[in-house]
Amino acid sequence: MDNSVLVNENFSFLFEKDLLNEMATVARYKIVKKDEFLMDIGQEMTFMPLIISGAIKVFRTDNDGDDYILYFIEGGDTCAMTLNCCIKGAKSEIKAIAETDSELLLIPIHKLEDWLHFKSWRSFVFGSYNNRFSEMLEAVDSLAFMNMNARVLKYLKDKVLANKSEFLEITHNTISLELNTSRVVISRILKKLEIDNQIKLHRNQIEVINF
DNA sequence: TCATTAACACGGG
DNA sequence: CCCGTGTTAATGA
Repeated sequence: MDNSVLVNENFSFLFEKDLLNEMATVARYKIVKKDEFLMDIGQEMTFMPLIISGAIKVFRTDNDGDDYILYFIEGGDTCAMTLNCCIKGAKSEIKAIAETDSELLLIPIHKLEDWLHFKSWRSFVFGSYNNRFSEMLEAVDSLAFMNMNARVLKYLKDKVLANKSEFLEITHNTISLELNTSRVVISRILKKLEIDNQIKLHRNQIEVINF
């Protein structure tokens, strides 16, 4: 599909015309499949991703190499760490994996600064930074203050939002890896949630009820 | 008390 | 048979 059509169809409600035109000339359209790596720790950022459709999950890796999920990024948004890295010219401190098949618009990283004279771009960048900051705080709260029970429930609800579906194709083991705990714990908590009528368990699938 | 690890049984594909 | 799931027992933080 033509770039300018793509940009206009998806972002005309966000950005002014001049910016949309510039975007069309430099953006690259990319499709990623579920579970595809977008970014790994230490990798240099060369672009910022604008998400047209789908969702991306973002992980932090600790010193032992264990991953913790931070948040999901959904359509019409971008990743805060890209904004950070652009300014510092640094390398990625996070890991990003496609949660679902997704369509992205890749913007060369230096454009982030070049476009700051556009009012709509400033709003978008700062707004997105704000969103990511809130979600980061939630992630900190989740790790520091919530018990595993609440963390699992938050994880499931965030995942429902990211996937736009109450039917989550996932195994207990995968959840335990993303939350960095053991499968025994996840199985027990999920069973309890099922008894409390919050979810229904199936093989390779969890249905979230009353969302 | 609650998480982890290992171990085992059950069942569906 | 292999894998996901449910559960228990032992151990530790």
